[in-house]
Amino acid sequence: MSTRTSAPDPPSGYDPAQFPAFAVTVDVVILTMSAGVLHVLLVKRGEAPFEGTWAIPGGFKRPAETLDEAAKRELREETGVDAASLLAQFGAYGDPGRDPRMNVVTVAYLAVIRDVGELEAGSDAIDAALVPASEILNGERELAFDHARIVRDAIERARVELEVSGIATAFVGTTFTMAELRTVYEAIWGVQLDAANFRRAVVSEDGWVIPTGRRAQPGSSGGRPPELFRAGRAWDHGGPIHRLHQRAQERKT
Amino acid sequence: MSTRTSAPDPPSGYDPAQFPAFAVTVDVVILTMSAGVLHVLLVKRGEAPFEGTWAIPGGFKRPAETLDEAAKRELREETGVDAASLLAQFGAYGDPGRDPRMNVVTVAYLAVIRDVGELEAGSDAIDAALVPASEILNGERELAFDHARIVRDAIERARVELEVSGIATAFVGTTFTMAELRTVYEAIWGVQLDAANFRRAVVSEDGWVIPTGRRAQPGSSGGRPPELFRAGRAWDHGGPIHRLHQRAQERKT
DNA sequence: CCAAAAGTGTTATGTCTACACCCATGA
DNA sequence: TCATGGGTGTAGACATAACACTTTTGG
Repeated sequence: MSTRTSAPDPPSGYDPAQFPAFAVTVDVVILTMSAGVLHVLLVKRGEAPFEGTWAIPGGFKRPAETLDEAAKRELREETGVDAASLLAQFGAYGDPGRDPRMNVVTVAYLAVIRDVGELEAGSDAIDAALVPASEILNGERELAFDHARIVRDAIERARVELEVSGIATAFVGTTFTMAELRTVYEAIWGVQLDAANFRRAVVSEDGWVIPTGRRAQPGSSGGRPPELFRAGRAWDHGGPIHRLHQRAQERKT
Repeated sequence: MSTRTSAPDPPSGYDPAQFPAFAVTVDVVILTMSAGVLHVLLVKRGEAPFEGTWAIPGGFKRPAETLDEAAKRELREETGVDAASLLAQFGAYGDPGRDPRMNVVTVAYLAVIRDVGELEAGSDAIDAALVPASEILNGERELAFDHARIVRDAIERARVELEVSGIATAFVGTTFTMAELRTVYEAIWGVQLDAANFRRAVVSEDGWVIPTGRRAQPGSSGGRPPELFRAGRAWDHGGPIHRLHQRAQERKT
């Protein structure tokens, strides 16, 4: 068959009959830490198909906006958060039949936020909630469309980003303790890390976390008050902590 | 505004007026090694817009095929290769105006092939050629649409894949020498690697390359005949060679 | 004073780098 | 036998993991 380039054939004008029309949507997997456990924000669909089923938030791309802008808009509409700590495209999904009614290609984004404000269901969603990521990973909770696969891919992406970029600080507040930051790695990788070695690895990597000089209150059970840090410049080529080998991975909690 | 999920609102049937229509295309960045240099396969456009400009091959997604199938089909139509050594989606591009005539969202794939057969221009391309990746990276060669950005992203992805997966063997033949494999890393990362340490790292990683027992002919200038290997199982979690640190990176050739 | 959590020191082990040296071939 | 490229050995630098020990708090 013929060689084609990414634009359609007609040399002038726009002829809709020349190519199949698709709806393009942007879906956002919103991750956050809550009580030391990774959670995903889901909405309950208020309309067919999959009425009453949980799904990840999303919506149509508008012709005048970029994909990134569409993702930012969806996130804002859903959570009120204006700028996520992280918002990264990680995949496109276009299997025939993924939407029973028409041809839909969706571009999926991973968003990480520090804290979800009020969860308010919008007009076509009847509920919104944070659910533990594990419920989706082990199939306990069914999702609409191919959203279970999309969430799995998003979490796998987060695992890689944790190793390769500064994503970890996106999960914690503007100031944080070493224990809080360590919890992010432990929850997402499902491993236990040595607190002493973790601290050294993070602090020694220059400019990655910045000590504030202040200290947090110890818990009610006592203990030395921990130092508070704030995020430094996010590095691009390799984070301070790398996925740990055999032994650490085996002794999962 | 309202919370939306990835499907359109109407509870029944399909109403094109309810959402903006997009053309969805699949573009493939085809990489191959030639004379120790990374090359990209380009086609010269035979029609407006960008007539006479070089572009990466691509075409419309069909409603009945998946995105992966569309990419496979485009690759086959372009190169005659039925199964690339590697074919991975790496991004979606949908900036308004990226195609001057209409709304096009393209899903981009990275393909790696061992050897390009006959380069034959198809019906709407007037020429096809392998060009060094460097010409695109440094802006020497202009590409149609936003294809320069797409190629840059593809190469960055290849750099990461090299570190994280078995992609390196995709560039070489079914049997290969250590020098050939090392050249892949050196060309894509732009570094020089110590042959002794490279060999050890690759061979010691169990099952990643398999010695065939045979040896290749030495070059015309003599030298000990090198062992021939074939690719083992591709690993998923971390390749044998990691991006080298300061010193190695600095002394680029 | 004791328990608990944070933070520091120390040591054994493993990995990576650089480079010296040996091997097998063509001319 | 010399030049050329392939393959092996090895010592020092560096990174990592494990865990003992000290610090600072609440009760």
